[in-house]
Amino acid sequence: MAENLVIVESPAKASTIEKFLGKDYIVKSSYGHIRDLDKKNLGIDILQEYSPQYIIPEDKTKVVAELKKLSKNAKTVWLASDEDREGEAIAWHLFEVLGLKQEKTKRIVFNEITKNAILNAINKPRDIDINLVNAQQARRILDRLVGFEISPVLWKKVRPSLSAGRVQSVAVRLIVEREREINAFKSTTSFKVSGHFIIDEKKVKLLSELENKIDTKELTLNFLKKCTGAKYTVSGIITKPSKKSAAPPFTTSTLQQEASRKLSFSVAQTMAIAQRLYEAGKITYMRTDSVNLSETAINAAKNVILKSFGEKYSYPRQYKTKTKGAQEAHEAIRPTYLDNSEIEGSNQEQRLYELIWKRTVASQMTDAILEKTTVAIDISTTVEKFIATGEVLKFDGFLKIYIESTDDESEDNNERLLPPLTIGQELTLDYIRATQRFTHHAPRYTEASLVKKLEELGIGRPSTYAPTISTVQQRGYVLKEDREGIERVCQDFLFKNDVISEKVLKENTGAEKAKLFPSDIGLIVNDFLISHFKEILDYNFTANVEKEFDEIAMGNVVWYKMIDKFYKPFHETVQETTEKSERNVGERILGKDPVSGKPLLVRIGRFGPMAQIGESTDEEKPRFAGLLKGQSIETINFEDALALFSLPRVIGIFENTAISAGVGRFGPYLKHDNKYYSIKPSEDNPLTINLERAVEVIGLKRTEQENKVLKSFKEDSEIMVLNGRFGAYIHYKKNNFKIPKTKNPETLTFEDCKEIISKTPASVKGKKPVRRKKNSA
DNA sequence: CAGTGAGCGAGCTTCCGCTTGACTT
Repeated sequence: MAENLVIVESPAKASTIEKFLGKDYIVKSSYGHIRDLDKKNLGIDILQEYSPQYIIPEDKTKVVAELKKLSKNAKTVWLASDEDREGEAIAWHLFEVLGLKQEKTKRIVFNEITKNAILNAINKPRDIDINLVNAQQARRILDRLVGFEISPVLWKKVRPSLSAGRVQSVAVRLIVEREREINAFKSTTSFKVSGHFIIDEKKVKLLSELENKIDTKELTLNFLKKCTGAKYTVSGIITKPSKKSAAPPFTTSTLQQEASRKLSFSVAQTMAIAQRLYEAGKITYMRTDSVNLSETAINAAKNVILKSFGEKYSYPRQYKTKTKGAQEAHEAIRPTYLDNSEIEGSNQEQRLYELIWKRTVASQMTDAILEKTTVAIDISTTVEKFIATGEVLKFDGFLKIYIESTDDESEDNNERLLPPLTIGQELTLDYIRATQRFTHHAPRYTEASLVKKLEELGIGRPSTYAPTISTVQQRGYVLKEDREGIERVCQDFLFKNDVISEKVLKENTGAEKAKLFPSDIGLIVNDFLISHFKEILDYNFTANVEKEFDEIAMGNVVWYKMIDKFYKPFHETVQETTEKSERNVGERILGKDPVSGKPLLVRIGRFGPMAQIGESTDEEKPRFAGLLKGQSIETINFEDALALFSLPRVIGIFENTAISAGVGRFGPYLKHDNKYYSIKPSEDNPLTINLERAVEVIGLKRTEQENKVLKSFKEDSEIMVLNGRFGAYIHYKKNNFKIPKTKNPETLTFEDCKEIISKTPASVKGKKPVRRKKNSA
């Protein structure tokens, strides 16, 4: 039996470390926290100085039992959880739960997994820092109080099963406020004027732009008229050196952003793939806020760069984190072995690995040296000037392997090469073009840009970014959606051979892909929380309490006194809100129904957002109509709301039977001959769809249905082989059966099917999936 | 699968941060 038991947080880490240490050491993992507040109730004794009631969750009992057994037999137990607030608490919980003795317990920390770092740590053990543990307990208890006291208020005042919390509610607020900013945004237009010149007998072209955009069509035309018969002369050339530096190595947040922009991965996808790479020993830990690289990694990167690119490209350095509240218990995310620029694995794993490899190596490479040239072109007939800009890459440096992407979709970049020019040179005008431009509203958040914003505000941790994003979507506060753009016309003028011609161009604007939108319930909950719990929804709330947690960690403040100071007024607000505030359904009265004269209003109903004619208190029952996808209680206008009541409407006659369009529980549909045909909100609108298109939709659905049946049998018409979303399967008496991978669905015989049906266990056959009613509305 | 939105009451929902596997369809 080994004399030493080392406990770390992650099993992959445990097996790596076990290799570094000799036979006298056994290394095990706690799999994160081993104890937590009871889930079933508050788990805090408010009257006993907020004393927490910890329990060991069911899925942790096995680990705890094993660690207990091993620790009994060990001479020394080394608590090697992470070097941050949570890690310190994990060490303390282990100490308490395993019933360890002070004399035989040692607390060690290291923030890189190298043999040296670990041996050094073992030579410098310390005791558990109880102040730091208390800071964690305060954090845990504050979060529980906020979450478990506010959520029930929402159940009463808005809808059951909703939730609120220090992190998620602020995430929703960001999205709500951005959406309102966008709704209030008024686009202004101007004209971008570009001058196109020919140099060197038509061979080389030069593109330039007028110094300033012109505000109106009139002024633009004036300018173009002024250019009649003008001469164009190069009046100035300025060349300036500039440089670009490599970005620091990846943290969780920057990896999520780059994987989103470069590989179109969702935040959850990135983390799942990174987890696999980590478990396979290909990369370092993927939940980190540190940009730090180990000495070994820096040297390895240096060697790779020297070997592949030469000395001019090597610039070893350590980056400093600028992130608010970073705890830096781990290294940056990097390849474990920098020699491997590629790995085996799934396509996604390879692409993510390659991204990490390039970013890490680039971070140790020299700056790129650029030369920016600005050329001024005078117009003889007016004071305005054309400006041509060009950029020449003098030395590529880190750009050889990595270019960081950005969020803003700027229209054009100036990275053009300019032809050789001299001052005084006269240029031949090819044409001038003036195009109408529109200002853009702030972009909607993507999952990754929301994580970036949360990190900037110091809200949430690397381990919670992905879960938070999924929670706000699961609660129905936020929808990740694509939106079709709308067409808009823009004017375009061409000035060539002193003649102005006009064109009207069409462009698509406002199209969105995988962007975050607030739902109606998100808007209502957000407004409710801001009006009653302003302090907690404040963007600085986390930063403020973090300062107090730091005071606790330094031993300057007693943790439960800090909690008490927060809780007393908070709890009073909770009670007051419960007693006094109205039920909130986000009701808006839009006007009067022209037919009945009764009020037309929109609100949240039992099944989501809806429009209503007449009050619920009226003798006559009100009329109801659900809102369509993409419509919102907050922005829908009177006409659109009224139009909803024209459904279901008859579109026309097809095959001697009427086709009608409507909206039901599962969205918009067509009904024909008692059969329903779903229509996609992104393609058709039940209010405007015409007969021709409706017949087309029905036809498509019919052929799809025909293709669905792969096989049917004469022996028993109830057994069929069908083609489904997950491939072929057998359908029999309302039950579905999986076809074993060893069988080819095309060649299945009637006997084969019967055998598969009879061999499928009854428990699986009869069981219907338990549908959790969570995402309705 | 499809146009609901009543009302009663029991029982349940919920937080943030550490960690990995189970789970079918």
